[in-house]
Amino acid sequence: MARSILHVDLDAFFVSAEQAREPSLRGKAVIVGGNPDGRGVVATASYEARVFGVRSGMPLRTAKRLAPDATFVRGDFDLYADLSRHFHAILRDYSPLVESGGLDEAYIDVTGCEAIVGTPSEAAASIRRRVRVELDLPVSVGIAATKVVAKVASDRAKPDGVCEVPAGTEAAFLAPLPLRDLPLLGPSMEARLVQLGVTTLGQLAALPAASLEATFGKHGRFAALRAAGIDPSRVAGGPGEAKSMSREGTFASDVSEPAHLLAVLRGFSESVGAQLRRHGRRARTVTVKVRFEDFSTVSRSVTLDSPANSDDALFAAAAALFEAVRARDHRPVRLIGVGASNLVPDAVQLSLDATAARSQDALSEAVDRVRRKYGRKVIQTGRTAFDRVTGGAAWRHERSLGLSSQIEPTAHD
DNA sequence: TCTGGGGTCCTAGGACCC
DNA sequence: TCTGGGGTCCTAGGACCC
Repeated sequence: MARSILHVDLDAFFVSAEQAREPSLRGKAVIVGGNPDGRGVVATASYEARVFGVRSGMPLRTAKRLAPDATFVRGDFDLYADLSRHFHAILRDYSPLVESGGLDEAYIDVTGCEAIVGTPSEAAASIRRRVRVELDLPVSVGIAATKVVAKVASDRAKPDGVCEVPAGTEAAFLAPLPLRDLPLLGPSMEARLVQLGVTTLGQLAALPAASLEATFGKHGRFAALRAAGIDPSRVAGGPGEAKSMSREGTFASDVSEPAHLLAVLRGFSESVGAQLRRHGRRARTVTVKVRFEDFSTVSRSVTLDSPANSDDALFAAAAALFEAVRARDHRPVRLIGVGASNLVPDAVQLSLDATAARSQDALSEAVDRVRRKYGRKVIQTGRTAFDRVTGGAAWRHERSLGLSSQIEPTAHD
């Protein structure tokens, strides 16, 4: 029997949240992002701003040129997180099978829930009513037998509408649509398909699976199936454990001073460490990411035998990796970041001494590993930098520079 | 007008082991 | 001497999502 899946998606979420708080913004060109004269991008644009060509992900400076009279809002992520929690709580009243797709969207499997929530389209209407009344937010819903079709349908329903695709009509519904309407089909695959003369989902679905797999790997085969509306993936229940945690930041202007860069790395290491400890996790792998002035980006990572979540161990690894990058490339840095992956559960809390010893082990091992990979000399500078940044008062100055005035975090809905 | 931040998943080559 | 074959882990990068 066909399943009944709803994809529920808040319209222009960040903008709608700002309009709910400040009704005078309704009906206007509103752009949520960071500083319009800085290096940020558009997080969300109102439909009125989209008329000028403004899109999510576009540099804010471009958006300002296209829509100089738009209202630019920096964004209030605590507000968005609160609204998102309430939104998800409403959805869980309709089925236990709610899979979040971020702050502003989720799949709900309402198969077999009819006695309680009515038909899928009645459930959609009820959800839309509640979100409107309780949160003052517009929301669109796609209804279909598979996740991929429900998601495409919710896009077609926008703004503030419902689109139901009856079981059996999926392929016909998708066939005329452009390639990019299919989730997971991005600019890269689109460009290669266009070269083959394929521009619609119907054409993609008609390609032989074997040749697609030869050209695109297993991605290709799945894309063709999805283009026909075939998607065996289920709506997953819970949120699931995070697989990685990271912090990164783009400088307002490029930075060359090693002390400054290391101070920022230190701050990010502490932030990632705090997040790991809060979740009761340790990281086996630490990664440093560096973006240069020309936007070229490199990453370096180490995997440890003794997983780490102390600020010092994470920073020791990060500093050593960073020095390994910098030993070969001294160009000014645009972005720097620290990541933790390969996460494992934190062990039971031992005595303070044992914990300290273990953290010291992770620290030494991180440095040893990188030394073996990249050479002794590199790590000695890493050590020196580590001592300098950890020890003195100088780093605090650098750190405040890096984190509060130079780097401006933003987010995307 | 240059191009954010936080994630997930996949690939391909090399190391290493049996 | 010219060379196996499979399995697993690690690393770096890339595509894609919101």
